[in-house]
Amino acid sequence: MQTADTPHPKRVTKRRAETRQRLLDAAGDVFSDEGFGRSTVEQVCERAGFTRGAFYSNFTSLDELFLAMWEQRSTVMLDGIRAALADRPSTLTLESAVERVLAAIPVDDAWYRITAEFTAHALRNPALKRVMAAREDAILHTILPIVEDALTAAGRRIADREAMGRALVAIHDGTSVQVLMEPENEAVRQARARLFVTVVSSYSSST
Amino acid sequence: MQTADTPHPKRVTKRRAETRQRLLDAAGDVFSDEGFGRSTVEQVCERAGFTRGAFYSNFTSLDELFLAMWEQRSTVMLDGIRAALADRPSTLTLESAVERVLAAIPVDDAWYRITAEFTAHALRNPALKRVMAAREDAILHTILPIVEDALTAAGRRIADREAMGRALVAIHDGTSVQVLMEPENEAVRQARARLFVTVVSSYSSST
DNA sequence: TGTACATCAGTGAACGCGCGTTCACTGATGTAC
DNA sequence: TGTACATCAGTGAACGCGCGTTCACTGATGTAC
Repeated sequence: MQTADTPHPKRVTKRRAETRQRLLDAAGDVFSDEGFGRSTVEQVCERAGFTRGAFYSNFTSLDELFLAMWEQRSTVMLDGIRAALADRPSTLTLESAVERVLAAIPVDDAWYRITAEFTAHALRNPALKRVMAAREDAILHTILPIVEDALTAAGRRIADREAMGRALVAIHDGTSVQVLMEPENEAVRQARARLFVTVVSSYSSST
Repeated sequence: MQTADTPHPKRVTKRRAETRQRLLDAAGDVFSDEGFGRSTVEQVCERAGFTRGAFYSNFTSLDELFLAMWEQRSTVMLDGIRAALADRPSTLTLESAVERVLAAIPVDDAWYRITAEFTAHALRNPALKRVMAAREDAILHTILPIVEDALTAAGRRIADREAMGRALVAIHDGTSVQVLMEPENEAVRQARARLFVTVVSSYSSST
């Protein structure tokens, strides 16, 4: 149905889509460099190579741009995880399954900074909370199958999917900071992997 | 030694200390409400009941105030944990030890928002990284003894203190967000406690 | 395919506000006697 | 203890810049024939 809010279907789309995308890309860069709070419309536009008018022609506020950018980047990340986990050996040891999953989930400095601020922002805004929760669920449902397959191959099964999922997400979040705080420290990365294996084992039992 | 940088020992101290404190308190409130990045000198001063001149008489920048406020609040929090854990039964089950520790560490919405932004900020600033790492260590060394006592009473001991410490901090950070995102969901809190117990068990062995 | 036309997307100038930063001043606070 | 004085802490006005937001305009893009 054509509502009053969108009276005309847009004619020109290609140029507009490109502009929007350049603004989204620039926003990610600026927000991770300066912090969302310290970023300005002017900075984003300058980085994207537009004047400020272009911004207002595409978005109504920095908040809206922040949300759009976050959704797009986290979707891309999720697709990357899916692709990385799509073709896999039918049987894997628990250790190698965890290794594959961890390799598929990038621990990225810039992205972590953006996520941290987005989380703080979401804690002030119920709608954003729901958006984040939904995304977290999607990531979990992408990761659980490979872990479950490896467990099955090892003759084990998950006792409580929800509890284990929650635990894995918490561990991912918590250990990511540690890895980023000491990027050169290989022990931290290994501790991370070991913790995953430990928890997956503890939350499953032999059949 | 009296250096050239501090030519006169300060005479008036009481009034100044109070002003400084009111600015620190106001900073915490404003930063958690608005986000550090969106906060202004003007907002902090208004909340504290001073004009902006008072700010510049006490601090040189919002960044400096942010650090001072964070250090003070996290020190207070650490002292609180110490006090809460000081008088305890000589023997506790592992479950009740974890329960005591979790009760002593407040999971506070406002403080979490501040910490999230401080972390993002620290990832851009090596000096702040060190400050955070040191604080994390201090918290850990306050908590480990009670856990260790409980383990000893249960005839177990920690295999790798550093690994277990790291794991506990990661779990605390990761599960805090979950608790704050769904504050009414009691299952989340319980999952948190259970995860702690699981990990403490896994990182220790019977003697 | 080419041309004339309609519509849209981004430009760039303009306006004004909020805020950072400074500084001469005044009232508060401590010190000396 | 009281008074005179020195120094300091916070005031409030002033200045200017950076930025958010708007809008008439122009060149780009799609459409009709």
